[in-house]
Amino acid sequence: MQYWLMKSEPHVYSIADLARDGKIGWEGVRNYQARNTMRDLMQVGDLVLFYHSSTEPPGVAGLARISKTGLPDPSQFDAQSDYYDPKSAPETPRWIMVEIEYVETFQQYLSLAELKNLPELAGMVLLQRGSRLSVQPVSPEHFERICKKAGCSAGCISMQEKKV
DNA sequence: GCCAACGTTGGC
DNA sequence: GCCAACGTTGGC
Repeated sequence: MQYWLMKSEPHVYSIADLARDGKIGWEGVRNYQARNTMRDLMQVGDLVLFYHSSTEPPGVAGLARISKTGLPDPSQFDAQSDYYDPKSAPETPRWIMVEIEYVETFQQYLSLAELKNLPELAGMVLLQRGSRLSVQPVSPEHFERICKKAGCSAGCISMQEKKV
């Protein structure tokens, strides 16, 4: 069981959209490091901090869970899509995605500025200088700290269950 | 809209 | 395989 953070621009797809849809295939990642994380490291049941980027203020908005792994990103084969990749062949898809499902919207939206002010979060990938990865790991300690601060119920409960 | 920090591309 | 040019991300 591992923890992750995934960025989304809320004007494109927000935690409210995920709450409405229930689950969504994480299309459109075109960065190899982020792809490798999704393809090789994420497992069904892992928890994901849902982060709103390019908004005011940016911050962690809620919690999701990995519900499927190893799915070819359909947008790579769609010539109409912004994410179309003509070099990717259907037999050997280059872009592999995961599906995430909605868990909860945090009672307390945690802005990036607030995260920076928590000394326990020093070293988080998100807070590192120049960090742009849209899919990134979160340590259990950092996850727990953020969960508590955000008034999260589901994620922390599931973590307690894992410990027992 | 600016721009720093990366990542990718392609000539050589 | 180097590296300059270009493109993108994302906070500010």
